[in-house]
Amino acid sequence: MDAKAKHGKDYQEHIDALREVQSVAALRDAFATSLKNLGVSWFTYGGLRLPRTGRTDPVIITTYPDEWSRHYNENRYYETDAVVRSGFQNFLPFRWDTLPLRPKQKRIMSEASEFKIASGLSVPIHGPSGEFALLSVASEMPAADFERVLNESRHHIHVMSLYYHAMINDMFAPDQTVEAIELSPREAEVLSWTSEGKTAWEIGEILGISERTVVFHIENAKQKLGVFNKNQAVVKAIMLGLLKP
Amino acid sequence: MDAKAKHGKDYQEHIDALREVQSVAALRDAFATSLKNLGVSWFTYGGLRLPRTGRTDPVIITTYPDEWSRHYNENRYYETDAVVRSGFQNFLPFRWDTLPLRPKQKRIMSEASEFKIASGLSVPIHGPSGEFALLSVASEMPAADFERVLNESRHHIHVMSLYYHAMINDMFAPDQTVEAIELSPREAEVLSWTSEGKTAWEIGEILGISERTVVFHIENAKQKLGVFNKNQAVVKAIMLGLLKP
DNA sequence: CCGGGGACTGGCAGTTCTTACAGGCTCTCT
DNA sequence: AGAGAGCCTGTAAGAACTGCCAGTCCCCGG
Repeated sequence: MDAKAKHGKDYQEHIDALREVQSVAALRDAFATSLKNLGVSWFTYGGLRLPRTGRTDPVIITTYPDEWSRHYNENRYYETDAVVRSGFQNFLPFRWDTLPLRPKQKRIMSEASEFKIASGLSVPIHGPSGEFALLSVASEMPAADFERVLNESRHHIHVMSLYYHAMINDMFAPDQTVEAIELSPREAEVLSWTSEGKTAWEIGEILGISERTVVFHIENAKQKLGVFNKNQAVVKAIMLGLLKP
Repeated sequence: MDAKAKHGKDYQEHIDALREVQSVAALRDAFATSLKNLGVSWFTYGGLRLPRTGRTDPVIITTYPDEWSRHYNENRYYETDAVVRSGFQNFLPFRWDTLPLRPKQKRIMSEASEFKIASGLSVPIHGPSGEFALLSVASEMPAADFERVLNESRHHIHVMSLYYHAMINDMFAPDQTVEAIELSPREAEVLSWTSEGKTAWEIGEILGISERTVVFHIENAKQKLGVFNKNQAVVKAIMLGLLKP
């Protein structure tokens, strides 16, 4: 009873605590402490695609043993790691022991366990504009024990991870002077068809306007989006969530 | 004390209950019931872009008064509604009363309140491949009271919404026989540059290969992706998360 | 050792884009 | 009523893309 009540209370408070932290390092510590209370030893946050921050390289924050992190990076395991690949495609958090592994991936997992990293849960984080991050928590517990921890705390970890990501993303996206780009309905429509591979002439037929007018709208969209050709315009519009197919 | 414990228990159980439901209608009722327990009157789920299901039209599930739903759809309010637009760009759940409103949007809100829809929280749901849905919960309470409800249940509603979406998405995506498309490193590289608006010639310069070879890789990628031109190839590759810029 | 696949290169006809120029029509908000 | 925004249309030349032909080199697994 008491434990449940404490748990319920922690739930809100831990997240509220996260939201008040000011620095990346403090955020890391606060998160690690919360996880320790739940019985989880380590976590790793990988912000792999954070368009709002304008970075192309990933943001990695980890509490794993240094030696393992180094080994992992030196061997570019992130290119192969089943956890990362699953994160890209999944929506809900997943336990590592539920993943199907190819030989190379199995090897990575067993190397990890030499560093006592035995069980884990990863939270895929997808945001607008193709934003993507992955927050993994890991423990030295055997799978069965870890599962018991998760039954108690899975959703807690899930929500905390989402807020953690939001905080990191805000911290790395300095001046939010991103004045909202708005496409006119026609522009959005034309770009949307373009994204499906239609030519200007075809779109003209579809919308009952001349090819020339289609080109005109695309030009305007390119202007607004600040790009130099159709491809880029379509990609950027999608990234900004401006198209509705 | 007792309330807290009950709340903590509900938290897990409500979600587990959701996950066992078999039909869309039952899911709707289960979710509505959970929300009623929290003091929330209505909810609306809009699956606006569900690529896994192969649908282009949105999936809308609502418990709003029929009359309001009809009015909303007939007037295409979803094109203007501040809630929908914010959902596209936001990552975390947001209260409606925190949104900046333009005149038209203000009008929609006040029309809604004539149907007693006074306060609301919307949970943006972004998934892999540009998947997007929005789950809004609403109440007839004034803003201050509703905020109190949220302080207690915000995260609960958040997580439930994510699982709700996952369930809906699974139900509408029949047989997951989507054989994984894999691009060769070179193909991914070339498409990635293309998505940034580079021409084939420019990419050739960047990679130190001939323009012709760039075109060759793009052709192969188009084959693998089953599309007819560059635009479509880039868009599809992004949607499938095959590019890493 | 041979087949298959990936990376690479060339040419050429036809299609589509890009980017100039120039103009008109209809809304809404002030 | 006028300003601004959105929408619509035309011509034209050069750049870029598409689709189909052809071929070499290298590595990996059977």
